[in-house]
Amino acid sequence: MWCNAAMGRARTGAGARRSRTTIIDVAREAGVSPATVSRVLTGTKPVSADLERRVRAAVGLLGYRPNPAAQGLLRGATHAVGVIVPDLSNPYFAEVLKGVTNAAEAADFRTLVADTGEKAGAEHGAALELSRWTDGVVLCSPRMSQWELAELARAVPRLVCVNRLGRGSAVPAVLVDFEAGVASICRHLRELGHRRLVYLRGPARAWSERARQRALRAAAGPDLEIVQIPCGSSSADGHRAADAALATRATAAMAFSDYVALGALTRFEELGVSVPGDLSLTGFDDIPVSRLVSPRLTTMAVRKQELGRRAWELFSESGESGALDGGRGVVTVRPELIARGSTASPAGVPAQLPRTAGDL
Amino acid sequence: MWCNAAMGRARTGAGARRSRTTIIDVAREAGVSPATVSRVLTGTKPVSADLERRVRAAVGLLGYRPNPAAQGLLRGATHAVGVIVPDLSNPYFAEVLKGVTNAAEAADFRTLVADTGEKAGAEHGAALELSRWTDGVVLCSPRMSQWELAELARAVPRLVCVNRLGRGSAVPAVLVDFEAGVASICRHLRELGHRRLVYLRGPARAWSERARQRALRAAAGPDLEIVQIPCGSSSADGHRAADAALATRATAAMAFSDYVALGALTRFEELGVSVPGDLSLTGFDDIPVSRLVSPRLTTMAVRKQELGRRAWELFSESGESGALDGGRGVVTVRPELIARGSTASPAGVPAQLPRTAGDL
DNA sequence: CTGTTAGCGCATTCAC
DNA sequence: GTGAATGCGCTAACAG
Repeated sequence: MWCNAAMGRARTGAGARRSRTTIIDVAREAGVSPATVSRVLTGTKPVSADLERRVRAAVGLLGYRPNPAAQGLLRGATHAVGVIVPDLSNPYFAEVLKGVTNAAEAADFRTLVADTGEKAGAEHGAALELSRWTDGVVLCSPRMSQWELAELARAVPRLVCVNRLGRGSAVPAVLVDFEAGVASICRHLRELGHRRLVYLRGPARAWSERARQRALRAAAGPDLEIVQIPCGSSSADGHRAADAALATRATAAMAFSDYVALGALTRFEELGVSVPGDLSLTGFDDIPVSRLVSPRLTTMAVRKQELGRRAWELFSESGESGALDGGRGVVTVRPELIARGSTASPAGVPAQLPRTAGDL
Repeated sequence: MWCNAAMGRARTGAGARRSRTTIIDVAREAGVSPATVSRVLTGTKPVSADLERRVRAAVGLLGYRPNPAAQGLLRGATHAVGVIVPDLSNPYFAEVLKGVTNAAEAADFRTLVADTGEKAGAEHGAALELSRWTDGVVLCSPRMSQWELAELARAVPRLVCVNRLGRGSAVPAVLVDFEAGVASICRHLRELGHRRLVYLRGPARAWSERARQRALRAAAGPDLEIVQIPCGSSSADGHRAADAALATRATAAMAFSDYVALGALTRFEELGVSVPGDLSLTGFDDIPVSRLVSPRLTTMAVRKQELGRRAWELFSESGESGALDGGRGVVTVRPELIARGSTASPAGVPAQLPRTAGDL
């Protein structure tokens, strides 16, 4: 009887390594070579039924599962994908992450997450760090500069963006069609009879804010006046901006996001302003709580898990041999208008307005 | 001039490995041995100032960062921690995760996440899988059986629970003091003058639900009658249970969680039941939106990031050499009552009731 | 079909 | 102080 396999590996002092069972232990137990164990587990080469049974028995007995670090080292790929999010507590990003995770899991990939805490300055470093552990990185709504993004694309083997378009689409991206979404909201409000709209702006640096601006320029016209006030992306921002929104004497307010709308809604309630009686209000994203407030929020539903799933698909494709700088894809996901209780016709306008022909 | 380092490593066919720069490339660039590069980077042994400069220059030039998989293989530790959550879209778990991540990051540990999609059956497998990649796992509100948990504790080198107590506290755990929390709510409602309370039960299998039951038994008495109705843990569950809660003719409803309370609140609004006029309502957890609904929800604030941070601390301690089965810790975090607008004295009771001496 | 050999990238012994 | 050699756990290329 020989010494226990773990003995030879024992280390003294701190950090004493826990002796996990290795492929060699299994091979010894089954009375075969390590290579045979590997073949059974990976299924790369045929193995006789007898040996296969013995190996599987030994694996079950010892509870062996291969060390992915060693596998990765050998294969030069980790079978893991990194995801960078600005804030995990935001259900929007949590859902996107979920979409990536589920899709990746189906392809037997692990997911690593980094939360940058809304700090744009932390994104570049986090992505670089995560890329050491993974085969590539998915960036959610990155706020970094185009320059940093371009540099990152060079340093990270596989890079995909969500809600951000790299210059010259050098980086595969999955985008929400914000322009169509904003246009939908504008049309909805105009059909209700609104003629003066106040927009609560998001962060100026955000790519999605710039997309909204394009849509607003297109939607503004003689029958829809659009005024803008600076705001932000949090509910606290919305709460703060609510008074200014009221001061514009618009009959409808369009918030950058559901969060902003929720914050504004709270302020309106404090002020005794009735929504939608005195003022209609819209959000964007359709986060779960938008259905739980009163009135329920009219918003654009974004299929967030689909964003994640699409990001995974782009990531996955970008690994294919042929795709070397070839098919840099950009995928667009259209949001959908969910008209709920926070929008109605302004005072003095009949509830149902005849649709204008050639409407948007 | 010798051939490029990458040439020798080129693979043909699919999965062609991307040639990341290795320590050997750096060593060659700096004109030193790989060992010297390693010494500079890890700082384990002194290196002459001149060589150190050359190494750092080469590292910067090549953008070299060591491969963690290789490091982990050698050290027998990955410097990564796994976190299993039932549902990432739930801000509660997202916050806990954030707490772990932030604390781990400070110790130079990566975080890997698995979302089990609320499926109790998936937890065990997910934890096992994650433990291959990490030095251990943090389990958030696991629903698995005690038996599975005990088995997991044997299979995973370092295991920590959040909101779950292993049998005989075989597993280090950080817990919310639900009993104190429920007691606080009961006292609050009793002081307001409520004498009949309906509790919307959480999932029967949940450890935290059993803790609440203990507290309810202690709080019930001649001056506080407590009736219970089955409900669940989601806002949809709360919405569904609202009618039954009303039917009990209680003057106050205590929900398992904020989510449940929010769902019930929505239903009450639909029914024209005034909160807190007709019925007081309380939640638990203090998720962000509880401040955004109307009326704002009275609830118990749980410091979720602290839960995560404490979990990390336990995880960290459990790695220390001396702690082998020694200091299995259990940490308790007390929630705090946040009295907001959803609770008031019942109809017919003066708003301010004299405090009963010896109150709870 | 199966076992033996080599090496993925790195840190850590040993020699010098 | 520094460089050469060793091996972490695993699989792909060889030999048998």
